[in-house]
Amino acid sequence: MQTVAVDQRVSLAVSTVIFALRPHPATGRLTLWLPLVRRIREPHLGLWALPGGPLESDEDLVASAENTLARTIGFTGTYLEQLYSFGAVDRSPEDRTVSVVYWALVPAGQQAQDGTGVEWFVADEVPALAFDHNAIVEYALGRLRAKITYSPIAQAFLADEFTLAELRAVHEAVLRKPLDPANFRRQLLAGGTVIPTGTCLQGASHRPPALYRAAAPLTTKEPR
Amino acid sequence: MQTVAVDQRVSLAVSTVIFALRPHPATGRLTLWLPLVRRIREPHLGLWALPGGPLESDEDLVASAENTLARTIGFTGTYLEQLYSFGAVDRSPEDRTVSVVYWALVPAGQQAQDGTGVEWFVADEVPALAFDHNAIVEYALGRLRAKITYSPIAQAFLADEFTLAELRAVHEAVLRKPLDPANFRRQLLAGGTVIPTGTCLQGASHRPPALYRAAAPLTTKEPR
DNA sequence: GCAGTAAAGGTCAAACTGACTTTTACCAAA
DNA sequence: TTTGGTAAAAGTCAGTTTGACCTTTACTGC
Repeated sequence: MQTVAVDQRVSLAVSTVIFALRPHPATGRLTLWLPLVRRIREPHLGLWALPGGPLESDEDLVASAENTLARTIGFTGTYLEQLYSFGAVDRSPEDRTVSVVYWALVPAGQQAQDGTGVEWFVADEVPALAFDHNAIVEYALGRLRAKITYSPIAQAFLADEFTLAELRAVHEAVLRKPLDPANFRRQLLAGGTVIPTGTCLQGASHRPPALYRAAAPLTTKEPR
Repeated sequence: MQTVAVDQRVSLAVSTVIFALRPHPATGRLTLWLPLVRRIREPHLGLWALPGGPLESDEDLVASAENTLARTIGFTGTYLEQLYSFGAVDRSPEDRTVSVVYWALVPAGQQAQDGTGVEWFVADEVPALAFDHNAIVEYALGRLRAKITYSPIAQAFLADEFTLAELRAVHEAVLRKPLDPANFRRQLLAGGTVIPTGTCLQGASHRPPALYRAAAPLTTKEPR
């Protein structure tokens, strides 16, 4: 004998971990930040949570993530990639929700127009979040730190044209350790992921650095 | 003015790409195979599709994949990892379904007890499948081939104890190219992912190969 | 006891890595 | 107009890793 809950359907949400680089408030060093939104309903009313929302039936998964991006920071077009789907039965205390989570990288040039209830936090110092969102942030951080070592995603944090020093600063900020400028240059140029524009950046009180741009657009290389 | 479909909810399914190694029917060489199930209802009635089913509301995502595993090959406990979630609006002609897809590796020792409607195909020669399942199989194959080069998952295709030649045969089958036995051995032992059992496999008409086992259980290292 | 075979264990040049030094091109202060 | 500071750019070098080999070892089957 067994009682079955009626209409106990699984609902589907799409959340997005949005990374940007800004100076750390204490040290001043470039650090990863991410925007969180204050929950305005139960469960976990008042807690901070990842931005996102239910998946609309006429909306692709990426489209949903992009809508979240627009609501949270005011624009889209950033690097966006699916992270993982979280679906433990007990991850939400009331309903059953599976969350497909994306992660996005915001270029330094873009000025975020924060949506209502949005606040930015240092990615490694987020407070206790709603649901399993702390674990999700951890997982996203791990993926970003792993992927930056073997893929050119660091470029997604920069504007169209950039110097090698800027790109190296991105790596250093994400990996939280200094990198040898000469070796970084050598390996990066050998990789062929950047091409020199031919121009140099003038104005600094030292030898002017050459400008580069991405050799190929940063596609997610994932299906659909 | 706009008409809105009523009760157009998104349903959630979990499918699994199950890989096993068997000899190729033509060449006899070890090759990747996967089981498919014949669809017994619309849409795509009669077409082959990945095994899976709707997510039950009291069931974790992995549990759902494991149930599929049990229904399809008769056992669980294999290596199992989430692949990707597919959610394009048009991927199913009628309803709106998001599929969370897992992939599993079946060890050579285990004899599959095929479920009803199940048939095995050479992974690189699957017929036209239902929905976007051909793209999913492609993606899973790419992931497997990429991951075997930097992680010890090849061991998941073998029994508890194995020789280096067996492990190399797995790599060669997955990557579809021969590997130098001496270099393979050197690099594998340097990686420290296997430990010698101390025993040797007797009976072959040549120098008896040493037996190894996994240095650590193959955990998925993913959240939840 | 000899032939065949694959395991196990080498060698070696080429490529790559991490740590470090030198040269270059600019600005700014003297 | 020189001089000093700075970071870019370019080079050095020992140590490690890689891919392509070759040699020795330990079995079985004839």
